[in-house]
Parts: sequence; structure tokens; C-alpha cells
Amino acid sequence: MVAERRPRKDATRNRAAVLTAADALFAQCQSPEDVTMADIAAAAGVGKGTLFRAFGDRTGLIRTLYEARLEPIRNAVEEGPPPLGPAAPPIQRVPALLDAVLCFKLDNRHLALALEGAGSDSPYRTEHYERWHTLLRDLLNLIPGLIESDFTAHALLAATRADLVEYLADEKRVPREEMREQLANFTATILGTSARRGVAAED
Amino acid sequence: MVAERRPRKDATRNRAAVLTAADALFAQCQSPEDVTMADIAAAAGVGKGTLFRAFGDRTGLIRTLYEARLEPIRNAVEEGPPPLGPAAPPIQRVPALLDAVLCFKLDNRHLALALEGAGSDSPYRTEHYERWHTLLRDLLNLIPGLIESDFTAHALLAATRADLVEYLADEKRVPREEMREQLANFTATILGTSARRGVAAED
DNA sequence: CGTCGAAGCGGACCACCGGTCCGTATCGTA
DNA sequence: TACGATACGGACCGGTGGTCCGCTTCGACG
Repeated sequence: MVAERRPRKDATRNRAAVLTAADALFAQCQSPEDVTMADIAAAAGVGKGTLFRAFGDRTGLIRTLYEARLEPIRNAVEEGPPPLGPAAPPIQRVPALLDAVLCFKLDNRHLALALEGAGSDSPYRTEHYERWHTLLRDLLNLIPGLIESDFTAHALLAATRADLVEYLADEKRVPREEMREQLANFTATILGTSARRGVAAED
Repeated sequence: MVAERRPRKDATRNRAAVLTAADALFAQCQSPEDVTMADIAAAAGVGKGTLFRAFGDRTGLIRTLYEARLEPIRNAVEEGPPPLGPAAPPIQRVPALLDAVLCFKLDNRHLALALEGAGSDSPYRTEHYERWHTLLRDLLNLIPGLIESDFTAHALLAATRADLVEYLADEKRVPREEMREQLANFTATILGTSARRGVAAED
């Protein structure tokens, strides 16, 4: 009945400090695992208790960070201009969407890695995966000639898994643009817009 | 110079006991994380030290188990009859291979999950992933009209990731046969052997 | 079969991590 | 200024992977 009580000033300040510190730490370290909660608390200049009260647990913190970073893209997808936005025809929007996801994972490897490899929780049982998947599936459904959009959507998203992206970028030294093009071609093949075989696909 | 000294009898016996016990425990429990090393040692009737001397660390144990289970399939692929074996034409062998991988992951969810989600170590920097990937890539290269076999091979394998498979099977209740067919159709689309669009693809 | 060095054993022990708890400090309001 | 509610922080806890070392067992050799 009563309105939500506004949080205290120091609480919000600390919350922001923690997010900033955590972001920096994750960006610096190789493996997300060697950033401990204590490290983050120390870097933010707060106690560990504060950390857990603000975000619940480790996963909560990481997810908050992740979704903050994701928000611009989410906006661009939900209400931005084509080819990402809703006005774009599916045949263009699907590749644009996957490209956006890929770029996001490239730019935020550490976070994505931390979230997807967060031990116990499957990356699939998260709200934002559900969102991406549903959107993608619905778009695929609008493209004539495609079947099993549900599984296809999963498979396409699987091609942008954070650890795969990290492996290709860091270990195999695949340049960013090359990777984007490979994913684009892969997507095109599935959508039937591929130029392979040298026949059809034009005019 | 000297030949490798053969391990003592009790050592090999214990090693086997540990593998058996670990296999059983992983099969029983939901999440691989709630099988601890101490649990395994206790179930096998040995001390924890034995466990670590035999396998190095947790990942080593799991990998040993995993590869033991994988061996039949590996054999079938390397020297078995078509469509899995080397005699099969690539256009048939690729789908057969992916189907085999999928079935393996379905049958050994717990192990695959334990290995792929083994925290620090990327599932991509393992020897057996390299094997699967190389084989698949080379096969794709033999199929005319396909480009970027390297990335495509990664993407196809990503569609059989253990956590995705587990999610679809356990959470979404997708029946085994349905999943196999979905993957088969997905593969067919990429290989250009798909029947979608109702045109071509026959005769 | 008895001896004896070495390989193997086991479980107490360690470092460390995520997460909790509660006495204390701070905020915001009257 | 006074005071209740809110938030703070770091000592503390349970539990995990991994180590260590005194003791046991193996098996080769005489």
C-alpha cells in the first residue's frame, strides 16, 4: 500500500561505487574468477556486507552490471531505427540483431564470461536470454520457408556464446571484423539469403 | 631411459574404484557441483589424497571420466562403418557426427555439464574439442559450396552445448527424438540439403 | 619366506571463498 | 537536538579444492 521507501543517500552512492569498482576489476583481470567479492568491496571502499545487501549475491552483482551495459542495445532493438529497431523487415533485422549481440560480447567479454560461466546457474535460465530468444524466434517465424524457429533461434544464439567468442578472439586471434562477417555469412546461410554456390540469391 | 615403472596393483584398483564411484555420483546428482571430491573419495572407500594423486585435480578426474565414455563414439567415428565412419561421404557423415554428439550429450548430461561448466577452463581449450572441430571443419571443406568451414564447425558444435541440451531436455521437456530431428534439420539447412521452401532438394 | 626400500595411502590440515550477523555509525525527520 | 530507522563493515562461519607427511602395503630380491 505505502509507496516504496526511497533508499538512503549513502546507500545509492555505495551502490554506484561498487558497480564502478567491479566493472573496472572485471575489465582488468583475465578470468572473472580471480575477482573475489572481497576484492570488489575493498576497491569500492566499502565492507563486504554492503556488497551483499545491495546485490544479494555474486550473480546478482554481475547480472546488474551486465544488464546495465546491455541497456543501450536493448533500447536500440526495442525502439531504435532499422535495421535493429522494430521497423526493419525480419530478413534484415535478424542479422543485425545477431551482429549486435556478437559485438556486445566482444566488447564485454569479461562480463559475459562472468555471467555465462557463473557456475551453478545455467545461462539459459535468465530473463534476458529468454527475451533474446523469444524475439529472435518470432522474427524467424515471420520469414517464409523457415521451420523450427525455436531451435534455430537457440542455435544462432549459441554461435555467439561468450566463451566461444572469447576463444576465437583471444586464442585464435580472429579479428573483430572477420568474426562479424563469419557470423553474418552463417546467418545468411540459414536465412537462405546466402550468396554461396554462386547461383540465385541475386535479382 | 628406463621404461615407465608400472603402477602398483592397489593403485590401479583404487583408480578404477574412484572412477566407478564418481560416475555413479555424478549420474545421481542434479548439479555436478554438489558432488564434492570428499564425497567421491568416501564413496570409493579411499582417502582424498589418493584421489588427487591419481587425477591431479577435479577437472582431471572429470575429463578422464568423460573421455572414457567418449571412447566408443570416437572409435565409431575413426574406424567404424558409415555413416559415422570415414567411408561415409561428408554430406552424410556431418549430420551423423552431430547426431552422435547430441546423443552423447543427452546420455551423459551430468558429465558433459560438469566438464563444460568446469569453472576456469574454457571448454574450447581441450584436446577433444579440437579433435571434433578439426574433423568437422575438414569434412565441411569437402562439401562444395560451403564457405568459412572453420566458423561453421564451431557454430554447429555450439548447437550441441551441454547446457543448452540440458536446458531443452529438462526444462523445456523437448523429447529426445524431436531434438535430434531439429538438429538434423538445422544441419541440413546449413549443408544445403534442406527440404524447406518445398522446392528443389529432391531429384 | 623374510627383509627392506619405495610406492601408495589417508585424513588431518590449510588457504580461501561466498555469504551471514550484529554491534555501531549515519541518515533524515520532527 | 533527539531518536528511530536504515545502512555499514569486518569478524565470523561452513564448506571446498587441494596439500602434506607419518604410516601401511606392495613386491622384488636374496
